[in-house]
Amino acid sequence: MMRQSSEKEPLTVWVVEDNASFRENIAELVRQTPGLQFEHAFSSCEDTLEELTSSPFPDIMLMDIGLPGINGIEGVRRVKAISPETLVIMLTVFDENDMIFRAICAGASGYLLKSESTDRIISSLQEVLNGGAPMNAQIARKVVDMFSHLAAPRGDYGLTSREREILQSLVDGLSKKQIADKLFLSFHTIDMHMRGIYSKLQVHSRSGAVAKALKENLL
Amino acid sequence: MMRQSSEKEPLTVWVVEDNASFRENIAELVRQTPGLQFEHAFSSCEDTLEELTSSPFPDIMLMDIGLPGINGIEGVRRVKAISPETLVIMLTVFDENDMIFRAICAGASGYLLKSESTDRIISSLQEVLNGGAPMNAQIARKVVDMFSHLAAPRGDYGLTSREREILQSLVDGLSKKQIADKLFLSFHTIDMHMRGIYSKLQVHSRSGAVAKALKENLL
DNA sequence: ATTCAATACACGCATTTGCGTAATTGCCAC
DNA sequence: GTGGCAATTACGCAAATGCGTGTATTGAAT
Repeated sequence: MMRQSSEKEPLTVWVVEDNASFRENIAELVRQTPGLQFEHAFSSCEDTLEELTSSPFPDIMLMDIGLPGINGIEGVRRVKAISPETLVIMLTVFDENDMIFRAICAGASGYLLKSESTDRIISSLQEVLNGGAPMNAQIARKVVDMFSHLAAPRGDYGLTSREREILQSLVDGLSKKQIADKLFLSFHTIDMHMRGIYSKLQVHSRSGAVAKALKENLL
Repeated sequence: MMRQSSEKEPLTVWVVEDNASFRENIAELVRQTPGLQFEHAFSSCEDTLEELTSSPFPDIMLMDIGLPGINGIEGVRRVKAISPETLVIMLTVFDENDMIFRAICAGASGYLLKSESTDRIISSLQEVLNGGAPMNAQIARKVVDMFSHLAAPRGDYGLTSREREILQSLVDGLSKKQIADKLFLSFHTIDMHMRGIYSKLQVHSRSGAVAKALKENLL
C-alpha cells in the first residue's frame, strides 16, 4: 500500500489488450501521465506471461477480460501466481455478474468498463496504488450484493454454547476422549452433549454433524 | 435501482446517530440538498425500529455503527428485514475489517467513514440511489480482498475420481456399508479407498475428511 | 517387459461411536 | 421454594470405524 510514497521510481505499467487501437490509446495515456512509466503492451496473456519470466514485474497491469487464447480471468490468476505484488485492473465491455465475481476471485484489484472516461482510467491507477479498488458504482454494488447473499444466514438450531463449543471440536477432528480432555470434562459428558447436538441437527453421526455445521455455518 | 427517475417525490432520508451534533450536521446537510427530504433523526435503533412500524419506509437511511443498545450491524439487519427496499449507508469512525464484513452481510449498501467530507456524504446518497455502493477506496479494497480470500482455491490433494465420489458420500453422511451398497462395491473396497482419502488429506477420521472437504471445497 | 497407480476384495483387532438408561448439581424464573 | 433446564457424570453394549497386513486385476507409463 501507498507504494508511491516509499518508492521514488516511476510506477511501471503493462497493458494487455487485443484491440490494437484501444491498446495504443491506453499506452499513450499512460505515457503522458507523470509518475507512471509505460513499459509494455501485449495482445495476449501468453505474451505477457512469457515476458514475466525475463522482465522485472510491473507495479500495475491493465488487462482486458475478453482475450483470445488464455482469457483475462485465467490471465490474472497466472500473473498473480507469478507476481502477487502486481496490481491488476480488469477492463471489460461487459458488466456481467459472473465475470466480475470470477475476476475478483482470481485476484483482480479493480474492475472497470471500457466505456469509462480516460481520466477515470488514469485516476484508477492512482486509486489502486493508494490501496483502493477502482470499480464503477454498479459493479461495487454487485460485489456487495454478492457478498451479502453469499453470507449464509447462520441457521440456528437452538444449540447451547456448550454444544457449539463441542461441535467446533468435532469440526476440528477431535474424538470424544480428546474433547473431554480439552474441556476438562468426562467422556460421558461429551457423549451426552453430542446426543443433544445430533438430535437438534437431526443427524446420526459426527460426520453428519460436521457437514451440517460447515454447510450452514453454525459455529 | 435508478429510483429517482421513476419517482417524482423527493427521496426520504432518515438519520440514526447517537452523537447529537453530528446528527444535526447531517440532518442540516440533507435539508439543504434539493431532491432529498430529511424526515427523521434518531439516536438509537430502538427508536428507529419503533418509527418503522407506523411511518412509511424511508428511501435511504444513514446509520452509525457504534450505537448504544442495538448496534448498527444488528440495526441494518432489522431495518432490512422490515423494509428491504430501504438503502442503508453505514457511518463509522473505524475502518475495521470485521465490522465492514458484518455490516455488508447484514445488508448495508454503503460504508463511509465519518471523516469523509460532507460533500462526499451527500454525493454518496446519490450514488447509492444510482445503484452504487459508496465506500472509500480502502474499504472497497478490503471487500475485494475478503472476497478473493473467501473464494477457496479448491486445493487438489490428488484424489482419484473414485475417491472424490466416496468423499462426497462421506459428506452426505453415509456409512461405509451404505456407500458400498450405493456403488455396488464391497465394504472392504470402500474401506480401502477411505484409507487413500485419509492419507492424501492427512486426516484420521471421517469427520476430519468431511471438514477438510467442505472447508477447502474439494468436491 | 515391467513398473506403477488405481481398483477391487479380504481378515482381524483394538478403539471409537451411537444410543438406551439413569442420576446429580447449579441456576433462573415464576 | 420449586419446577424447569442446562450441564455434568455414569454403565453397558451392539455397531461402526481405523488400521495393519495380504492378494489380485487392469491399464497406463517407462
